[in-house]
Amino acid sequence: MHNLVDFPARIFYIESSSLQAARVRLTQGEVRKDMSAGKREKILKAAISVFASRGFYNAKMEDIAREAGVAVGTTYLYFENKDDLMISIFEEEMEPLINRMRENMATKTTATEKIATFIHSHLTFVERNPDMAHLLEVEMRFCSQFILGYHGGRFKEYLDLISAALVEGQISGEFKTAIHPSIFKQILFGAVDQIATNYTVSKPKRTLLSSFADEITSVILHGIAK
Amino acid sequence: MHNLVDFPARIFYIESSSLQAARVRLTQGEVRKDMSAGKREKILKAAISVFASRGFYNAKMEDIAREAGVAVGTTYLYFENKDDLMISIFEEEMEPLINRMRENMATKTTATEKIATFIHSHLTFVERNPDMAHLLEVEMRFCSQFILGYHGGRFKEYLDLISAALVEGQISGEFKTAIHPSIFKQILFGAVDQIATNYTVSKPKRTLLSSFADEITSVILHGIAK
DNA sequence: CATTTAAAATGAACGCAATTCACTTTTCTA
DNA sequence: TAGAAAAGTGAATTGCGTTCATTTTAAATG
Repeated sequence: MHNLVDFPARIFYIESSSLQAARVRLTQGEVRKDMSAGKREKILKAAISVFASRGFYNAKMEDIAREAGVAVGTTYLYFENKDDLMISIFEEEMEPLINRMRENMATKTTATEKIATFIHSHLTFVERNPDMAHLLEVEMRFCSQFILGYHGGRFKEYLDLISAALVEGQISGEFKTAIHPSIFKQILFGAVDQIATNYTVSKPKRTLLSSFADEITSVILHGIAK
Repeated sequence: MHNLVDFPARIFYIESSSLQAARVRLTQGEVRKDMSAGKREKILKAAISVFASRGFYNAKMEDIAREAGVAVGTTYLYFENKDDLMISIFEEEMEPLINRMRENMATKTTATEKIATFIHSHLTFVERNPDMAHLLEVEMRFCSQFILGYHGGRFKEYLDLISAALVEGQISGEFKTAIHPSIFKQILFGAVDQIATNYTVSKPKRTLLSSFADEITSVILHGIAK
């Protein structure tokens, strides 16, 4: 436990700077931009598919390269290594998710509605993007020192949508003021994520995931006590 | 997403039967029992320590063997492979945790107190067993198809302590009857686990984890709405 | 258009670490 | 105490991530 830091921390710092490097290399060539971007995208999409179906641990770089229609070595021109590929998926696929969530929440006027929207939108996303959901929820946990640690930019951004809504509701008088935003955002995200993960992992998907949204919202808003 | 099953499912079924095999091999020799059990235990403890400090992915079987004071090959006499070692840790270390939790909850009379106890005890365990907590929360997620899927015996047992308390409270009239136990157990566990994981991963542990227990309990029982 | 130069792409070769197995040591049995 | 069986060993095997010398493709130059 002493050096939790050692495993991903070191690796991932190098990796995230390498992500920059890859992008720089990309934008340097003026005309190649399109072609390179296309190839990078192809590899990234291939990786999402292969990681989701075989799992990060069992996925071979060769599989990803074949799926993307390139040579193994080519993947290393766009991504530092297997870890960086995973991190890049997270960083780049998370952005549209956050943006859409922010927009969805912005359409609502009350904080209560915003909280309800977060829950419903998250579950709907998981329902519609099973591959990405599986990666974000399951495969990615192993590098959670990076994602969950205080450095994880995108993830924190996502959680902060929750705490912002809470604070808004506390100011407007909708919510109790005693609740600490940084605790609450974890309670809510944890609850929703657990249900989503369980759904993602379970094989016979009998009910629609988003149908649980109201029940979660109710517990969060009003509790279970009579 | 099509074949989530492929990755761990296949492997882990073999593995869990191999766990049996190892145990059989163990109990066959009458007098060797102690010695073998001791060695198995040594390897298991070494693995917990090494996995926790370096991470499953970066931990070498050689490190574990050295830490346990045996040859690399010996580890393969007691465990099928690296994965099985991890699974065995989960299966075997989870049992005392579940038992202690069950006992703690049994000392309380009202369902409300039982829920509060679950939250507090879980956080206290994480606080006191950082190595195991780190494994259960972070390193182990990567094999969550096994743990979270409907086959995961021990984990389900743990969650069922929550749903049992909920049902008890619904019968006694403490809790609303509209809440579905199998949803609620996930909401509560997810919330507590998210906070615990975040704590485990964060480096400067400024406050005591168990100090969050009351706030979580309050949100779960009474919600955030005024 | 031919030629030079640079960028991209390739896949065989390298190295590390999980796993195996032929062999040694220890323990049990008679 | 001899012989058999069980445990234990670590060098050899194997698989896979990563590298790099080479080839292919594209851009620049005259």
